[in-house]
Amino acid sequence: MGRAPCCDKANVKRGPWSPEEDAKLKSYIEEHGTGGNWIALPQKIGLKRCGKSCRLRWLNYLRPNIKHGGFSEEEDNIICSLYVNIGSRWSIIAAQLPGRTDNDIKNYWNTKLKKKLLGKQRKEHHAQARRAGGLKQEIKRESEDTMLAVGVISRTPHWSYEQNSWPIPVANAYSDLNNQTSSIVTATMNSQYSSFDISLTQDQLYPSTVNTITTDTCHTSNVFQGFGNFSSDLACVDPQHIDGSERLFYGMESMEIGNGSTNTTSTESTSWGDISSLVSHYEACQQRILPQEVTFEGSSYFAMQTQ
DNA sequence: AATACGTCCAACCGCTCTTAC
DNA sequence: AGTAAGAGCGGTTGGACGTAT
Repeated sequence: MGRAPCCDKANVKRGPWSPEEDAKLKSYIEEHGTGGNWIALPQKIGLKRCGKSCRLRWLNYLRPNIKHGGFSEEEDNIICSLYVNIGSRWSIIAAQLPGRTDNDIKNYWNTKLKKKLLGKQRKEHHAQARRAGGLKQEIKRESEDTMLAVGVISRTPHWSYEQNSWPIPVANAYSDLNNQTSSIVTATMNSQYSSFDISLTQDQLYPSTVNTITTDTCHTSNVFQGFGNFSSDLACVDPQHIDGSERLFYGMESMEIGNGSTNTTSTESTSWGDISSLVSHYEACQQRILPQEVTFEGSSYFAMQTQ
């Protein structure tokens, strides 16, 4: 048995809001607030609308200081950066952009930003393929692009996944470019606001990208070819390979990682603020990265998608 | 001018989460 | 602890509008 509907669907008006309805809702909420009960609100003010519809109308349109359209380059970057880190958590992303609603951002992403990103990425693919002297990486562009936009597609990792030890994605992993033989790789967890680096060995970092997202803020896009020549925007850390990784990813503010075999460098100690806790909470608790194997032309790939 | 097609975005739907009892 | 109801969220849809043919 399903749950009872929130309103009598037959007796509520649907579709676009009229200026009169807007005015009624706006003036009532400005005067009395929502009363903490959206379901009862339309009846109070004599609107033949579902409470959920009123809530949506207020939050997405009538609420003060709402901005519509005209996303700036900076906002684009924030959205891209957060999307790469936390996926389609529009409400979290919207919280970082004052005056923007989750619905607006979601629409903007789906209609414009995604295409913009894929366009840039495609150019990068072509350039890359030319450099590599082959077309192998042009394969199945359309379907791959979708996965790539979401995050990561990767070669089969060199460790096996065990239950509850799915890799944690990090942004920006790179070896010392002046030392191509270095076995130490620096991985950066970053956001628009701050970042910190951790040094990792090959066993700890899962170099993930075949092709990575390319934006103004995430501009590296390399095929992984070995640690001596490694640079990637997105990689994954095997939590079991980092001592104290729970502290790193569950409680970002401490920035302390156990000694073990991992050297730790912290460039940021306490200023992660809301976004970091949201992101880290999301990474650690909400989102398990489930690698899905994709086989193509005899090569095994793992597409990292969120559930 | 008519039609087809593509884009955009407000609104809806159905699900999960949270809270109150 | 269990349950019901409201709130919140992300995905999807439908229609208005613009552009191409």
